[in-house]
Amino acid sequence: MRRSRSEAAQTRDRIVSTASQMFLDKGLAAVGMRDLMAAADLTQGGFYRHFQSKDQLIAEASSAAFDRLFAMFESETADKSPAQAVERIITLYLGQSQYEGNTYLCPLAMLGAELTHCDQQLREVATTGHQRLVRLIADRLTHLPRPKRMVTASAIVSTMVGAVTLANIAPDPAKAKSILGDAKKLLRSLLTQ
Amino acid sequence: MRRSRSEAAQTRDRIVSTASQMFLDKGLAAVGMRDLMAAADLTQGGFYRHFQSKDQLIAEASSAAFDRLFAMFESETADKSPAQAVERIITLYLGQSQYEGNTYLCPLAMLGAELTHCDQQLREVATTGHQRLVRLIADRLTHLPRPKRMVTASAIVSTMVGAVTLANIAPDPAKAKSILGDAKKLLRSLLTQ
DNA sequence: TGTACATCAGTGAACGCGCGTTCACTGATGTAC
DNA sequence: TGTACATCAGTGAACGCGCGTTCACTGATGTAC
Repeated sequence: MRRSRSEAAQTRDRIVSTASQMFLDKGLAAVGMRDLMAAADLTQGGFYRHFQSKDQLIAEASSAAFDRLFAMFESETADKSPAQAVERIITLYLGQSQYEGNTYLCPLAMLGAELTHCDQQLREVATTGHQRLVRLIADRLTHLPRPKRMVTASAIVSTMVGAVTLANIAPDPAKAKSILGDAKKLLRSLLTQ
Repeated sequence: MRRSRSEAAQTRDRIVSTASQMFLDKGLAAVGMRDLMAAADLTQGGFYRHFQSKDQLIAEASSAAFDRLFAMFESETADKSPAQAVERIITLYLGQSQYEGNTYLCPLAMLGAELTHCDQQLREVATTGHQRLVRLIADRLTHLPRPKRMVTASAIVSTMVGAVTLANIAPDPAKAKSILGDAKKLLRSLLTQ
């Protein structure tokens, strides 16, 4: 049942995007190859025509998740002033796991400590994603003197990642919302001072 | 080879404290029962005389980690003013994984997203630990009006957890230090304004 | 206090299971002429 | 363009492995009298 080149490429993309969602939702370890391939309407064995290993897929899926996230940030802030753009990015980031089925999730917040114990390839993806996120924000902190921008952006990212992580752990949506709201209040004070 | 009651109690404590360290260092999934028991100078089978399951141990070990952390915070800040105490807690929290072999690690930062996909018992431990940490700090933000204290403390905790998580992911110690330093700068500005 | 027996902490082999991965196979696609 | 053959995307059973857990066993501790 060989497929045409374009069908095969589509299949590969489908595996990556399915994996991307599942890994971010459930964590890396909790997603098995059978579940994953079934979710992409395939069977286990076919996987290894496209990828060398689960670890390689994890790295690609995480990289794709970052790309999707940044593309969304770009399009959501295209017509905004720097200050408005930062505000919007913060709102979107903090709200990422508040409505179910959201496909714009950040590996840093959703995988967290799993990124500490992983192979080098994924770690590089995570590090690059982190740097991109810091820079995205730093570039828009135009009300601050240049040398302060990276420092402040780095702290903003830490706050956002921590808040989303803790909101995900929170047992009820109300508690989650208050954690995110508290973080947002702090971050807003940085933008208006 | 039955042991006396006190010996058995010591063994149980040894398992919990060994587990506590290993889980925080390597993550919950990466620590196997055989490794864990061997590290406590025991063999696998003996485990189930003391605990019902790995999950139960994880919950107890995490709870013990929080207790140890808070006891350390208390003793480190006993003779300090509220403002100095907050500053000290922030410094200790942010530095937790900077020197190797530190036994005062926070499950929120070290396990992160693993706490999102776990059983209810551990989730309760994590939630309680989070609340304790927020309150510990809120109680010492005496320069702020009462209603603002919980909100600010919550944001401080989010920043600390995010910064430690991201510092752990960072590929080199220099990058880690700068992430932590940037977070600290932001948090200090909250205390002196 | 001394004796006989029950209890149970700890051992280490074994169990069942699910994981990531491999492999023989199928048949449509791609290629050579 | 048509034919013969090689390629390979996808299937699903099977493999090996390590996991959490169980269990028969040992022998020192605890208990009853």
